[in-house]
Amino acid sequence: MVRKSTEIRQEEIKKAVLDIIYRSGLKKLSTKNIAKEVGISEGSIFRHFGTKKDIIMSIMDDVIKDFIEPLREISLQNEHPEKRLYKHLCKTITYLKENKGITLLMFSEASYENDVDMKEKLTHIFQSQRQLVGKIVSDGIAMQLWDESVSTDSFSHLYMGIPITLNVEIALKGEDVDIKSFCKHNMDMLLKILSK
Amino acid sequence: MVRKSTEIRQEEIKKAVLDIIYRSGLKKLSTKNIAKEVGISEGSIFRHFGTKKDIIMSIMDDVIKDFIEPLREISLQNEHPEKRLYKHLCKTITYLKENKGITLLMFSEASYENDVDMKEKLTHIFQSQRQLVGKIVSDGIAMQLWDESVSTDSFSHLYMGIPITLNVEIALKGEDVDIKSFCKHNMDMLLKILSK
DNA sequence: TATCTTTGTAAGTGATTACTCACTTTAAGA
DNA sequence: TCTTAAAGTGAGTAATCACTTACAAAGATA
Repeated sequence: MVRKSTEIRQEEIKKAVLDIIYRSGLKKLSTKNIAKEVGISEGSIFRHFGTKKDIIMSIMDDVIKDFIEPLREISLQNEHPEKRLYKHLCKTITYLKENKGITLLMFSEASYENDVDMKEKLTHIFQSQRQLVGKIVSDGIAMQLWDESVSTDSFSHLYMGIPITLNVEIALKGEDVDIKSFCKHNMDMLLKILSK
Repeated sequence: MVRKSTEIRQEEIKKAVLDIIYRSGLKKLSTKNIAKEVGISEGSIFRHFGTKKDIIMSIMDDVIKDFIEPLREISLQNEHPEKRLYKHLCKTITYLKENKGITLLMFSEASYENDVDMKEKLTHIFQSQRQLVGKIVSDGIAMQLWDESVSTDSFSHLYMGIPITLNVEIALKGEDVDIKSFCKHNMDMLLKILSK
C-alpha cells in the first residue's frame, strides 16, 4: 500500500479526470473509473475531495490560474495592441491544444449538470477571456491604430468563436492544428476587420 | 387512456426531449422524465423508439431536414454572393434562436456519450454548414468580388464561430439576441475580411 | 517503542439508469 | 359484432451512480 499526501493525490485525481474525459467522454467519468485510473480505491477519492463536483470546480480554478491570469498579463501589458492581440490569440490556441480535455470537460459538464456554481465559474472564465480581448481592441482604437466604428463587443464575440470552433473540431474529429499557421491566418482576418 | 399514433407520439417525445434539455439540462433527460413530460408511461417510450439513442438520432435528422437543407438551397442559389452570405447567416442565427435546445442537445449528448454514430451525424451537420459558407465565398472570389488571398477554410472556420459562440452564451446565460442587429454587425465584419 | 493522525480499503448504502415483459385497452376493418 | 393489430401500462430487471462507514495500515512525532 503506497501512501501519498492529499496534495499529490488531488493532482493525480484531476489529471485522471482530464484523461478519462478526453479518451472516453463524460459518461465514463465516474468516481469508480477515476479511482481505477489513479490506482486507488473509490473510497479514497472522497478522502481527497468532498464531492465529485469539488474535483471539477478545482480544475476550473486551475484554468483561471494557469490560463486566464497569464492572459490578463498579456492584455494589460504596455505593448503595441497588435502584438498583444497576437499573443492573446496564440496563448489561447496553445492552451487549448495542450489541454484538450479541459474545455470539453467544462462545457459539457456545466451543460450536463446544469449546476449554478459550475455555470457561474465557467461564465467568469468565458467573460474574462472576452473582456481582455475587448481591452486590447479599445486600446488600439484609442491609439487611433484601428477603425473606431468597430464594436468591441461584436469583435470579441467573433474572436471567441475561434477557440470555441477549434474546440468543437477537436472534440468531434480529434483534429490537431498547426499553431503557428492557424494563428497567422486568423490574425490576418482579425486585422482586416480592425483596419481603418 | 388516450391513444395516439406512433407518428404523433414520436413528435411529442422529441418535443419533450428538447423542452427538458433546455429547461433542466442533460442530466434530467431520463426516459422516465421524458415519459412524464409527454404524459405516458415509461414503457410507452419504447413502443415508439427502440432506444433512447434513436430519439436523439431522429432529432438530428430533423436538423438536417429543417436547417441544413434550406441552408443548402440558399447557398446554391444563383444570387449575388453577398446576399447569399447574409441569408446564410440570418437563417443560422434564426434557427438557433428558435431551437435553443437542439444545439445544446447535440453537442453535449455527443460529447457525453462519445458515441460514434452520433458524432458522425453531428460532424456531417457541422461540416455541411461550413462547406456551404465556403461555397459562397469561393463563388464571390471567382466573380472577383472578394479578396482572393482569403482562405475559404480559415474564413469558414471563423464564420462557424459566430453561431457556436452565440450558442454558448445562450447556454450559459440564457441570453437572447436581436437577430437583425446581430446579423448586421457580424455581416459588416465578415465583409471587411472579404473586401479587397 | 508507543501514540496518533493521515491515508487506505472493502463492502456496503439508497437512488437512478435504460430497458423488458406479461398483460390490458383501444379502435379500426372484416 | 367479432377479430386483430397497435398503443398503453405497471412492475419488474441488472447495472451503475455518488457517496458512506467501519476498520486497517502506514508514517511521523513523542
